[in-house]
Amino acid sequence: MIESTSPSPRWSETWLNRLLEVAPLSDAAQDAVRRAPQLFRQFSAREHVVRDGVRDPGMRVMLSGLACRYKHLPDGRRQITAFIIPGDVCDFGFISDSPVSQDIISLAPSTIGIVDLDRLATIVELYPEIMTAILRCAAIEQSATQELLVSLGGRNALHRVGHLLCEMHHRLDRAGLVRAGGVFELPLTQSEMGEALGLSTVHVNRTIQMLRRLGLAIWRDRIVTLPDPESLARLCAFDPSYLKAQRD
Amino acid sequence: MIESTSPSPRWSETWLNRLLEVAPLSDAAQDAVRRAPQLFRQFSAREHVVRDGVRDPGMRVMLSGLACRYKHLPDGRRQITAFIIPGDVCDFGFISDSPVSQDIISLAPSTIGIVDLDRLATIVELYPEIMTAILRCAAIEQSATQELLVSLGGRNALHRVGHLLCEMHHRLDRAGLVRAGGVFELPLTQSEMGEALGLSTVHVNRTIQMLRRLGLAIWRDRIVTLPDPESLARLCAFDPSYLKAQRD
DNA sequence: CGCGGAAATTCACATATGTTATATGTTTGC
DNA sequence: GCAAACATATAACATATGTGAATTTCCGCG
Repeated sequence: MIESTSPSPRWSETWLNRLLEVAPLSDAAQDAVRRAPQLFRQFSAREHVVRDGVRDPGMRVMLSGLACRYKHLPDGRRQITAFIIPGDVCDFGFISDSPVSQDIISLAPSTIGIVDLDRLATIVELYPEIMTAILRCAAIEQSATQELLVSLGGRNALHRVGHLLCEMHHRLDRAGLVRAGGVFELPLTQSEMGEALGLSTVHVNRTIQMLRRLGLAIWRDRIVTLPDPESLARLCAFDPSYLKAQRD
Repeated sequence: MIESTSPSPRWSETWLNRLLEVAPLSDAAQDAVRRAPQLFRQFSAREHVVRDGVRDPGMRVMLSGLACRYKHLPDGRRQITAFIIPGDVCDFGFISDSPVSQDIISLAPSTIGIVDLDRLATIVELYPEIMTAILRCAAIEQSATQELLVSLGGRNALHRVGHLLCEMHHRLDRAGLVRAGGVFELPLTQSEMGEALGLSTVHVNRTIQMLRRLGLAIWRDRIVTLPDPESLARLCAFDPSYLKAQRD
């Protein structure tokens, strides 16, 4: 892990854009958001970003890369509870000062911005709209967790995998990380996807090949291609509204 | 549904006790909490408490009875995402002003207290400790959702059912709703339990009888008896720490 | 450039859980 | 107080998914 205090200009926009998606911010507030993170940590793939129990305070914002949150099962397996993409807040425990009892691990080389909590308090007092935006992000995350619950409880393997691909496509697209033709990077192992979806590695593999044979998804070398996202969404009953801040 | 403005004195204590579990409150704040709900709705079993999309503003607090939150599956099935017991806030959408896209339905005759949002804002401004407590409750709920996710993703039927029984036992106990000998009311249908755990009704039934044969749980006529909660907890790797506000 | 280890793939087989059906209580509404 | 609707229980059978192992492909690294 490498630490630095000099941001790349792209990073500050990543988080700002996310907040602007869920709430309008005045120019002054936008500037405050840009300058909020003062510490940056770079992780290589499969490094712990947060280790259970160990909490150094601060709000952590994903700025580049990919990570996931997970819980341990008694027999050593893991259940991944969320994938964290650029723009996401890593965990919202700071809101209620309750540390999350979960590990966060990077899946690809990643950058995380850290906002000191006192600094955040000051900013938020000055621009309460920022707090509103953050709370909306928290609500969306809760909503995504519940949708994953629906997948595990009510969808078969094909729909689970397809639905997750739709979700990643949708989220990465909004973050500007999908290239033309529905092509995006998903630096995930099939085994890791299984850990999120409650499926064995072997069955994830079978399912992916089924999707490939259906012409709905191609996944090779960490690159996913969705030639026809609408069809896939229809097949899996993917409705992205759960990822939006649903105001009036 | 019957509406009234005259509370039973027990009701106000239910919610107050919950908040006191997660954060200390001054006497004045406690009094404010007691007087916060001004409208009370009584539902009979299987009535909609909140219907998707329909949102009349206000924070809803469960004061007696049992309810659940659920999402619809495309084929008409439902995925229950949470059980709501006395003391629980029905949904935390009001925090970020994003209405939850879920239905809430009563499973037994229930009372719900409604706190007007303007009134809540006033109270919370006067006693910020109350907002802290509410946010901690929200964090606990998120944590419970994730634990259910772990169940669906990583536990077999026996452990899923056992774990849920442990959780309900634990939560109801803290609400003072467990009688001596580990006896408590669980006015749930086996089919409804299946809708929460991603199991068919038939298999829930099989599993319950297995638990009965093991002498770990008896469930008859909406009454659950856990003769040896510790053994059951051990079997299912139930660790209640995820239900606590984990401050230092 | 080639080596070593990790992913991906494939196969045969095991099994937990789903499905359909029927019988038997048990509420509930009229 | 009856009848309809619902909840539980049980059985036989179907199947989606898991397991263990072997093979191949890929990728980072020296």
